[in-house]
Amino acid sequence: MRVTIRKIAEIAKVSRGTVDKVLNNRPGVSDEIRQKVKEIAEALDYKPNIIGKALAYQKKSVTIGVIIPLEENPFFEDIKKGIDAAHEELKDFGVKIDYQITKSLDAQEQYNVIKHFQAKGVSALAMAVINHDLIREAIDDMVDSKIPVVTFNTDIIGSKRMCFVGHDLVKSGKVAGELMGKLLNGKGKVAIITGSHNILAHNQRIDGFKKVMDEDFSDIKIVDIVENMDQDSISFERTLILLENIADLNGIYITGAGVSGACKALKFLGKAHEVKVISFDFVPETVNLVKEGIIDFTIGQDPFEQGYKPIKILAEYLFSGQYPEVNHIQTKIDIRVKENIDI
Amino acid sequence: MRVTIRKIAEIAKVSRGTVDKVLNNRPGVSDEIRQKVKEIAEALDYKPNIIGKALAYQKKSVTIGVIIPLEENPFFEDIKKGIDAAHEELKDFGVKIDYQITKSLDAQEQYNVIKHFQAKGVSALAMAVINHDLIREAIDDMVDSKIPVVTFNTDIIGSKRMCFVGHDLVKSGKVAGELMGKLLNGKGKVAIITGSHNILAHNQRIDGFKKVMDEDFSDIKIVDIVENMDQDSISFERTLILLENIADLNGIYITGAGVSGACKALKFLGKAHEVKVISFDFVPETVNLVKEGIIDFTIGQDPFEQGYKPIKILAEYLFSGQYPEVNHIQTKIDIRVKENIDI
DNA sequence: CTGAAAGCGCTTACAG
DNA sequence: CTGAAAGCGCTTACAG
Repeated sequence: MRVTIRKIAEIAKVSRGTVDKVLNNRPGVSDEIRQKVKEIAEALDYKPNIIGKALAYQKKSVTIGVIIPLEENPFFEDIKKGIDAAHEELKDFGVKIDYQITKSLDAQEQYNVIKHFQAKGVSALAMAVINHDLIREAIDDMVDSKIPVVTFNTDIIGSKRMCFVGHDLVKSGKVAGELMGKLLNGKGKVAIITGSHNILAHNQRIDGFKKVMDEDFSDIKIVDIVENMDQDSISFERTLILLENIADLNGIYITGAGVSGACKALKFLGKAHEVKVISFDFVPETVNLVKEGIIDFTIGQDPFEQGYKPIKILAEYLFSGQYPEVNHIQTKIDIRVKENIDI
Repeated sequence: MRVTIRKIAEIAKVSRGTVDKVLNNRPGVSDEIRQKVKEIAEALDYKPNIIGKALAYQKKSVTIGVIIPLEENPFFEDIKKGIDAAHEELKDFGVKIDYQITKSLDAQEQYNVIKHFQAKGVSALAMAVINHDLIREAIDDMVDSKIPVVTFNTDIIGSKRMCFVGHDLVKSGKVAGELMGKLLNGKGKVAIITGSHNILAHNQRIDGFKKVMDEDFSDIKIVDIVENMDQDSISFERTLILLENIADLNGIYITGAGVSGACKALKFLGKAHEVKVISFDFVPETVNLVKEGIIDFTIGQDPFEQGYKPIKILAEYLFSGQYPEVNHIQTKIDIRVKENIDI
């Protein structure tokens, strides 16, 4: 049998309540007894039984606030599945989830939601964060008042958040670069279609890609970088122009959204299959284009895990005070082709 | 608050013990009361609280037997990590793991281990199974005596096992085929190096590969299929001969072990990088060869999950009688290249 | 500062 | 067949 609080109490000749106070650093115990109990627990290698804790905690209940932007974004559906799965596992531990979906990517709106949660008194917060000073301050304020915050999908630099769950974006750009190199057998002309030069994630994906091209595929030239503002209509137009200007283009690397717009341009000019395409994520249009063989590779970031893990980490902390081992938990760089897109 | 056994007892005007008997189909309750309690539970949508159950179960303890072949196989290290992770999560529920490592791939030995577990009285069994009649009978016998069995990594057909956790091997062969097609840009000569024509897994990986070649890459010819008996020395020799016979070979597809032997032959003849290579799994030699750029793609089968999931499924069943939703849980077909081999 | 008691939801001998 | 009581490991008012 494992060591229990009862056994420690017997040995120390105090009550179980007293042992509990010591082990959880609660006040109201003399230093002498505190010391003694600690030593015994140490010597016996006491580990609290989480089931016992959980049952006692049922009287309370713990709410984790979740902030997700833009309801319509299908990418966040998978994140939500991960959150719901974690919630299901933790339900019997009295964990509740309070979703707040922001309508914009506006820092002020996200700030207001954080403050709303703070006023309401959630026990912890998980959020796809906007990298803005206002938000950084709000997060630090939460953390200072003992409410842990975990970010997922997008991170905020220099804040007191507990950890971040998401891609190493530079690395995923490198993977894209390597795949492009293999597709072109090391030579040819490639264009990059990016969402916006103002979006950190897109720039990091470009940086990684370029790095691999420089180091490993010096015969592949990056001939153009086009912004599509993550919009299919703009993406279509500009890809069209791109393809007309550079008739012998061999590959297109798309860092963000607007994937189907770009592919439409390829189809329109009869260059689908001929020009290789690499994209990110698994939105339905992208999945279909992979199935059609127009997109060669799409690189996923394990959105399920990005939802699942933050909730588990926060629950672990709330129940046993344990911090995650690293402060950036990297989700898989998940390469998909036609034959494994559905698994 | 959720509905508890206590609330049902109050409403039905019986004791909590009686409610417990009814809800768990234990004997010793009159039909009349049984009926009444069931109706109330139904009406209130009662769901047992797993924490309460778990705490009560602490008095007992549940042992899950695990059978893994061949200790030295590094592939099983990752499976073991998955098992250990699941065990860690379930420890406080009183779950214990009893490992038995078989020294051979002999059906008789595995049979003896199953019988050993049966005599010892484990509560459930997870195993990487040998597809043999003797084993099938032993498994069915276990299941008939209410001991659930989950298979992982390799399956046994037509048995009463609860479910299988592992790759769809034909599908993973298809993925390999698609990748080879992309590497060769749809044309060239490819050879297959397989472990043995007697191993079902290898044959299925060949079938999937061939199917994709036939359907999508008719300009790629499969020029030879070589057996290496999963051994590096044989693999080296026969790959050498292969490369000498077919001077303009463009790609090698390796279905099983002996990967480093084959690559050694490529290096020896100065054909590394020139001839494309696709392999399976992440044994250390393979990982290094991917990093060197000699293997272009290696396809993983998520060994961690193959260990983790069976234990979770069995625990779920033991604690709440729930069966998994499907009887083949497919693990990821996990494509790796140099840049994401370490994640 | 310290301890005795009640309670979280469920199970299990045991007495009637 | 049925119920009262004790117990799983931990926490929390409350009394002293």
